[in-house]
Amino acid sequence: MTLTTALASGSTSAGHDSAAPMTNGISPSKSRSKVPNHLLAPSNSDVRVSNFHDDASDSSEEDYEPESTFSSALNRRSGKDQRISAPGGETDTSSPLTKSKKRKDRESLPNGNGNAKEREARPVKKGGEGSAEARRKEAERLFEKRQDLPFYQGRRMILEEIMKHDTTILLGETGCGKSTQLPQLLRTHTLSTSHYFNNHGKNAAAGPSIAITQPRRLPAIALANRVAAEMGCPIGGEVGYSVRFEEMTSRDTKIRYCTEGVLMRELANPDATQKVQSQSKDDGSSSNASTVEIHDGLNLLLKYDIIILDEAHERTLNTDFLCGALKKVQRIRKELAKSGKGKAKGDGAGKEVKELKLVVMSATLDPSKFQAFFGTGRDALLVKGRMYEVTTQHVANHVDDFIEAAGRQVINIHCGPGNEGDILVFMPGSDEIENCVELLRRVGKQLPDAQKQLQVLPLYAALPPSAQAKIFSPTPKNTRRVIVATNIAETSMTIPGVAYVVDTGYKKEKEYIYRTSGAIEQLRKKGISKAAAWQRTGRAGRERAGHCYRLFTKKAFDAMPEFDAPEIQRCNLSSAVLQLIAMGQNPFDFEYIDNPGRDAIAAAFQTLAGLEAISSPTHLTDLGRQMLRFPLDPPHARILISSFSLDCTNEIIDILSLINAGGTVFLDRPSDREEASTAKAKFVHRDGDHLTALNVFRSYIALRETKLSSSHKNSTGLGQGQGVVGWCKDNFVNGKTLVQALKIRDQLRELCEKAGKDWRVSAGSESAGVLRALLSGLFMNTAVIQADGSYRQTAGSLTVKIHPSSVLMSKRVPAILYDELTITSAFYARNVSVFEQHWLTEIPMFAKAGAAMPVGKGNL
DNA sequence: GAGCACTGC
Repeated sequence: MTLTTALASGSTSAGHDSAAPMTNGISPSKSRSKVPNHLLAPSNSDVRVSNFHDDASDSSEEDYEPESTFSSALNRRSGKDQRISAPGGETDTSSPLTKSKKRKDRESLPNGNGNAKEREARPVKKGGEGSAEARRKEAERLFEKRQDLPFYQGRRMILEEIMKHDTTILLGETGCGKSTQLPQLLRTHTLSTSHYFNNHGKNAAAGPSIAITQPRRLPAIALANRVAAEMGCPIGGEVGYSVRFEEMTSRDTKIRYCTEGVLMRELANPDATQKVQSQSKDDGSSSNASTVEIHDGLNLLLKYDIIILDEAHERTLNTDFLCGALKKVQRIRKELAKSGKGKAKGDGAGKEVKELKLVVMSATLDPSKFQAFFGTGRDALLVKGRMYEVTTQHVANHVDDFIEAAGRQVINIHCGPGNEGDILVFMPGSDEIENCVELLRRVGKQLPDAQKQLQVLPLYAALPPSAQAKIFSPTPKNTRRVIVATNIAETSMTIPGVAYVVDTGYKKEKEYIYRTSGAIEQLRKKGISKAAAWQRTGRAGRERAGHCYRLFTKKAFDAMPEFDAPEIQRCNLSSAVLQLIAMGQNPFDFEYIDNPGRDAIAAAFQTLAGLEAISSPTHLTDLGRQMLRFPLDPPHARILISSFSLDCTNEIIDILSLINAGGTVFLDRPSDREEASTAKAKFVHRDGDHLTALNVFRSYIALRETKLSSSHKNSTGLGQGQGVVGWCKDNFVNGKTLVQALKIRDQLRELCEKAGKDWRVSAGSESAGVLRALLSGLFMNTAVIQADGSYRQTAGSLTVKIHPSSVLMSKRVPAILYDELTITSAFYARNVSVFEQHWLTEIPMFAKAGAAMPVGKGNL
């Protein structure tokens, strides 16, 4: 079977200023292109690849570097090995990764944001006088660059393929232009409009309406901005985006970039449906709200003609659920369109149900999974990316101390003759990073004066933004930068200037151990997959030819799994399963690309049933329906809903916002732990960590408000925010967490208002209601004290300890509830609060279980 | 008395 069809090759033609090489003497004409042969064309498979040329393009074969065509790359064994000395020995291997590459256009980087897609963005503000003309000029300028993209060369072929088929799989590396160009192509090309002209009848000019999903917010926003600029329209007009906390669309929006989560919500959330209905109403094309058709609970997403799933290779939880759900939507719409029952119910304008086109876009990895799932029965389309050659090298012998080995390799590179460019080191976690940074800084100080200096920077998500921003500041003169990073540098952040990658081959990953008594979490250091190793390797070839030093042997590499397990197979499914049921789907019958397994689904059912969100595997309760309105995990949603009747919504929203802000409230560095605990003391609430965190949040908000209002009054603007930042620092409080919590709080308050609930209702200083509400969602995460002072699970039989970071540590309280149970040197409950044991009798699950309850057996 | 990868609604 043919797996891929090559469409366009990365042009390496000269004459494009911005593609000029860096100062390392490598000219574009020298950049070679190969593909990861082992991924695309296993040597024992009967892969046949045809090479198409776009007849609409002016380019002839001669415009390409000989090796930049896909077929020649495939046929070529990667033979040009390059010998490099390794820290541990003398091995060398050439890389099958190297791909064709011409350096990306260098756009200015206003905010120092590192995302590749962000970098391309140039927002065009909506409105503003004379802006239309400015936008047109900018669009013209950008058009020159668009023509130079590999995608542009193959556009006709791509369009024909997509128009001919229901579902198309399109492969392309970063920089090929697929994410920005495909939606525009589908909207503006004559083939496209004629296709939709036939279907639309009178409203042909409207063209197709397109949704394109991204796993992350920033790229969704950046791509929308970029495409708006390219089309010369204001953002939020014809091109817009929808991500959490930010809606930038209007009734005119035809190209809508969104996060996967937003589209999932749209498929499942009754509120999202409401929104669609009211939008349809607004545009005047329909006389009532029933243009949205819900088919057995499944929203058919009739407002979209084409849905593009971008970065599908990442296989996030939502990618997988969207693939399954959209395949079903597509089939239903096809049936409705064919049977002539295609009229959306009660639609006065007589709008027909049109078929849904799907495009699944992915990096150039094995597309067979998607092909098999969607039954495309034909080639995936391939657009060549742009990447400089990267050579790889493995160590000869297993490395024990990878931190030391990484440090040594960095110094070797740094002191090697003629080595230019920055170094990116991949480490599993922050601890290893800090150790490695410390080591390198120490060694860096001992470098001879004649040697270039080393600037060593850590990079991981928990770092404050100011520390992260350093990565994007200009490197000081006569200095080489070394960035020691987690997986954040693998996909989420693109670091400029990297020519060398040092890969330890490790990452950290959260694992869930499921028990009938709830999950135990473990963050474990694990080996990476081959795909991840290539992804890391590729980080060196974005601006120039590069090298990747792998601190694991070739043998170890060969033994790595090809890909990471998809997220659906390694995380809690309760939220996704609830959404699936809301879509009218039975999670056991649902079509999965990779099945998560009965146990994982059953565990989700158990959680949902315990929370009274479902009454059967297919039936949502009113409570479940209510829970779906909030962007919270089911247990948290349950807590919020309980707060309505317990009169403590104000407090609970704040607490849930903090829990969901994705960081710790208190900074916890081993270096200043003592000072920190002194500072923390003034916020401590005797009932536990939740209310302690609430105290911090309230103090922070109060201070913030006084700062804001005072700076407003004297209008100097001086010192605004400074006090807040200083306050966080003085109190060892994580400002990032609090800022994020504020956003979530606003959203939850708004959603409460929409649901007719008053978020202002406060329990005052009375904590019982708050604790009861917490218990209503966290009842599985509870433990009672035993005679020896240890705690024993109520739902299970484990002995758990209160984590030393808790304010309840070393306090002997009768019963505790907690957010999570982690296993390290012991079973540690984290984020802990007290509750009264007899409250458990009010929890339906325990009330039913009756005898299983330890209530009344309290020891104290 | 400890050890936190990364996203998203």
